[in-house]
Amino acid sequence: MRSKSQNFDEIDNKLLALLQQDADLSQRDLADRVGLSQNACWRRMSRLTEAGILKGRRAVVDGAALGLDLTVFIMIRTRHHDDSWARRFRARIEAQPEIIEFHRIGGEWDYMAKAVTQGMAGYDALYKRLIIGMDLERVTGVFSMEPIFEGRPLVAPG
Amino acid sequence: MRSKSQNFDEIDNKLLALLQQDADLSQRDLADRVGLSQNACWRRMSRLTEAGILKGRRAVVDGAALGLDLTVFIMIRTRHHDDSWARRFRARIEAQPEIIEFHRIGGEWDYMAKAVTQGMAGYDALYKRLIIGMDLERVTGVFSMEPIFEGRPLVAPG
DNA sequence: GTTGAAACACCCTCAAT
DNA sequence: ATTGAGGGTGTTTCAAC
Repeated sequence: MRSKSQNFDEIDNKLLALLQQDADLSQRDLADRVGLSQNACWRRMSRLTEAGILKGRRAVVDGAALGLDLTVFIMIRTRHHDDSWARRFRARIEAQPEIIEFHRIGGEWDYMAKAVTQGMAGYDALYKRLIIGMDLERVTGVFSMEPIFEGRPLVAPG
Repeated sequence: MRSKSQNFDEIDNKLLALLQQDADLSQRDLADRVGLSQNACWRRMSRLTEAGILKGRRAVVDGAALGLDLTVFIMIRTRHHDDSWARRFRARIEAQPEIIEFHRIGGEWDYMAKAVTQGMAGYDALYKRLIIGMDLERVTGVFSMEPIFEGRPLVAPG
């Protein structure tokens, strides 16, 4: 049984799911919702934190309220496959605050970046900053017409 | 000046960035880092919360510690474009806990899902659960070979 | 904007069961 | 595993500048 080897059970999973949805829940609320005493619940959180599973909390901000209303996935294919170019490219990517996620990927593209911009004008500005002098083979923006959901909690398979 | 029309300044931006990176910072630490008194800093957080910009906090969990070590973006093209099919499809997607993000997208694909699975076997299982009976035209997994960064803070453009 | 202080809630620990 | 209780810490509010 895998849950045994990982040393956690359904209650831990529920705890993790709850905290990923709302880390402002008080110990009392948490304890109530998982059906444990406040004390036992706190011990579990401690264990999960020490095990490195709970890594901290982050504030959630409303992008739209900041004018960041367009989500776009940028697919990139490069002509260069040496280390020094890759480092330069990563630095370029990191310098773009609109890019909130970045992966090296398999398949017909080399990289994928997720960006959130102020409309299409914001994307265009980002695009120009991104490509200049990088000699990319191909770049295409895949636009989110409707972000149906984001940020769902990670849950350990049963 | 746009920052004036949005009624917030550099300090608010710094506050939001800090909280998005670590919401466990105490009011004292926060205040120190933005160069404000604890009191003034707290008032700003209040304003940002009431304005709906700060929407809460979420716990961050280490996926790898749960065995969730493979990130994959699933591109989907469908043959159906009516409402009732779309609703059925969304319900199917929502029933898959590995899928943590889901967009309707423009371009040559209709939907994109981001999933985190226990290796390739986990992806294969998800894939089968996903497609059965949905009559999709085309589905392809774009695998993250290396998630270079994720979860960067949203920042309002200057 | 600032400091300082008080009221309060919550967290964490401990003791006992 | 549970309850209950204490001390300590941080948050929130308020008064005065």
